[in-house]
Amino acid sequence: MKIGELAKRCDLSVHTIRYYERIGLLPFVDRDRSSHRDYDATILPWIAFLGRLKTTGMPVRDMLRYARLRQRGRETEAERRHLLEQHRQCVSEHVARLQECLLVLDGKIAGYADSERKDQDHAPQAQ
Amino acid sequence: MKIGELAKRCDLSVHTIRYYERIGLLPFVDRDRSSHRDYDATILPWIAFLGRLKTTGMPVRDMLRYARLRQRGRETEAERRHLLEQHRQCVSEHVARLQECLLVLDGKIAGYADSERKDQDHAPQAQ
DNA sequence: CCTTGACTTCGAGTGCGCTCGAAGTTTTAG
DNA sequence: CTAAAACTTCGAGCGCACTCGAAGTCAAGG
Repeated sequence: MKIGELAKRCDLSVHTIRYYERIGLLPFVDRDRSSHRDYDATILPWIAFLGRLKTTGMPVRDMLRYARLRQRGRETEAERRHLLEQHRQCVSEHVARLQECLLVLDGKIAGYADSERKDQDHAPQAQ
Repeated sequence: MKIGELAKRCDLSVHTIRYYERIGLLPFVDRDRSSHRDYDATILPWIAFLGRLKTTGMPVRDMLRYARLRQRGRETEAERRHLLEQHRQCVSEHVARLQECLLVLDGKIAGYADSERKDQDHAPQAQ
């Protein structure tokens, strides 16, 4: 699979894929005879997982730590697990904060709704 | 209350407070005779609410829209409500995505845990 | 044959949200 | 009275994560 095809499949731009390779998030991949990148489908789940890390707010530098451990093979599994456990904790704390904020937003919205209802009560002349 | 005191109370830096004023998130506040900003405690809940918007990922430009509506007074309440309702929707979608990601993370972590257990089963010689 | 378009490298540019430093004035504690 | 701390304005700088454009190579379709 060439880079354009991969870009479509994983919903990143070609520029971004090359950028990820440059910084080390994606491995240096084999090239065909015209030095075009030729990807194997096994890259897809890895990119999808990077997407999850990104969605959950992991900074690129931490993804990079994880990616480098992964490339060193099975001996780094314990460390990778630890990293993910810590990140899991951060994410779940963040979710909790967001849920608090949702309550505040709901309160605010309800306040505006009340206010609107009162307007109608106090000025019913324009029926 | 002077800016340094306010900074402590709302956990922003003095620089950030002035920046927020500059861009319009905070109102231009009255100065004392030596042109130092002199804040009223009523600014605190507003800053706290801005913090909620920020926590939930609202871009500054949208906070600005809200702030400007607020300054125009009660006539803009319907529009503000609409804005918050839309934002509420975005946030709750984001929470849903995060919760999906948490499941993926849990799966990954469980995988590492399994792998660790298998290591012990297959190489129990070092008891 | 030749155009089209996908690929290559490289370095520069962008947008966001601060963050900082310089240079100067004012306030406050000892 | 003095020294340190807190305030002022202004514009520049930073870290992040891309994003883009220039200039060139290569391969396939008409």
